[in-house]
Amino acid sequence: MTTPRQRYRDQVRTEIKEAALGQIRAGGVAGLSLNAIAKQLGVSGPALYKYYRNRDDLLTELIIEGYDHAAHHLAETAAAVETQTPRARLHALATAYRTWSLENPHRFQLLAGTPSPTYQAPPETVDHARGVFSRFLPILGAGGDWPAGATLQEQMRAADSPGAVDWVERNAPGADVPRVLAGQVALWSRLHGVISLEVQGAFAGMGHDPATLLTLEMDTFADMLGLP
Amino acid sequence: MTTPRQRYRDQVRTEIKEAALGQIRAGGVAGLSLNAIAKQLGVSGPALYKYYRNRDDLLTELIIEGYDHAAHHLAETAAAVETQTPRARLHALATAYRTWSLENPHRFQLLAGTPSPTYQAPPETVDHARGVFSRFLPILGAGGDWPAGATLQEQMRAADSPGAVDWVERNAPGADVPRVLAGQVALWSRLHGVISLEVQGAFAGMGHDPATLLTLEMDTFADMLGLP
DNA sequence: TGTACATCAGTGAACGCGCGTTCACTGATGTAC
DNA sequence: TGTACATCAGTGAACGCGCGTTCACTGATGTAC
Repeated sequence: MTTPRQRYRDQVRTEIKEAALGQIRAGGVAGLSLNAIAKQLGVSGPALYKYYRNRDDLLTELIIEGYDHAAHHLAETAAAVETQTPRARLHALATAYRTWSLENPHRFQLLAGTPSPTYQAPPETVDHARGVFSRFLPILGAGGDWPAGATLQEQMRAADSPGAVDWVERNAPGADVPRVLAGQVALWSRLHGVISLEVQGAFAGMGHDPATLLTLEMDTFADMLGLP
Repeated sequence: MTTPRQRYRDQVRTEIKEAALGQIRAGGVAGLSLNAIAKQLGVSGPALYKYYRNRDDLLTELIIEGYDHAAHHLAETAAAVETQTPRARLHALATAYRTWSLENPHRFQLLAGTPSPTYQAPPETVDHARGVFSRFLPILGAGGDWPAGATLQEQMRAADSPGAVDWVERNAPGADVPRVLAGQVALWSRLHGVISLEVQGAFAGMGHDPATLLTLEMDTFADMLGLP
């Protein structure tokens, strides 16, 4: 079905993206330069414009693939612990997210940081961003009372973020939607707090093991939600 | 004591820093350009080299002043709530930190983000960074048992981060040092999780009030530490 | 109070560099008859 | 199987821009006697 030409195009696009990720690894998102990528591939600068409309287009594809890459990693972990308790699955997924972030710091920075002041993420990235957290949703639906989260759940019930309800119902069928959304945002901030600081190197020389901190944070989070 | 020439120097340095912060506000840290600052001040580019050795020197001073600016804001809040319970003080300080971050997003990005791939923060910034959290330390020393944090405290006892013990003893005299250090790192990650996501605009369109989330996170944090 | 000298803020030219992007083109690869 | 044509990857030159930093200099401000 795919013509040789198309196959070639796809391969070059892949090479471009690999070179781009290497550059981001070395010099941050700001260090991403089309000319430098071209040089690395042994090709003239303008040649890249046959594959990407401009720099931002390339960035967008990298970001989307970054989300999907993380989502895939989490999906594998989720499948492996399917039969365990919600609490155990939460720990497993949180650890998997941390591991992925440490092994792919350049990708993490691309997703978690402000990529660049002029760059505006296009709307189609939202679904991919959600994909990273999809596997957590069934866990957040489990569990008993969550009195402390009442206000947050109330706000989630009142808001209707486009597509959010669908997203929850697809990934955590039968669960209480506001509860899951409130849990998701709280979980996101906890994970982001621990992992982004570690990836940035902010914990260097503080003397603790970030994995211990993450376990502590997830355990108290599970307590808060009343997860079995 | 200060000569007119010195006063003039100080004033120009201040103007340079103000222009620099304005640029960071507009275009991120990557958008900080000495030439652009010079143009804004109506002066030639090389003139700035009479005031700062180079771009990184200017960045370092901005970062240090950023830490001090936040620390000062928190110190004012701490003074105003001195007589209240540890839990109430925790909420007040957390809110003050959030408010400062939202009102000074450019400064926050300077401190919390990776400023630039080539930039290396010099060691003298560490003390200033600690200053931001100094007012939290007495709060972390209060309270009862904290069984869940045993492992983290154990690690803090084993490590000796240079200057950390002094820092705690100066700001929370008589407190259990490992407990305070373990609490500090956990608190930091919680605050950073909520506030950095909000400042970056990541919460846009999710339907919740970030202040509610912060309150929830601080309340459960106080529970965890057994704060009265 | 006046003069000689030192300090130092600021200038303009220059260096070497890299950036994203456009444009008209060449030449190889693939397609249709 | 061979020929005519279309597609399209890649080139080199060019545009206009901005960057950090150095250097030798001018001219105003301050200091010492």
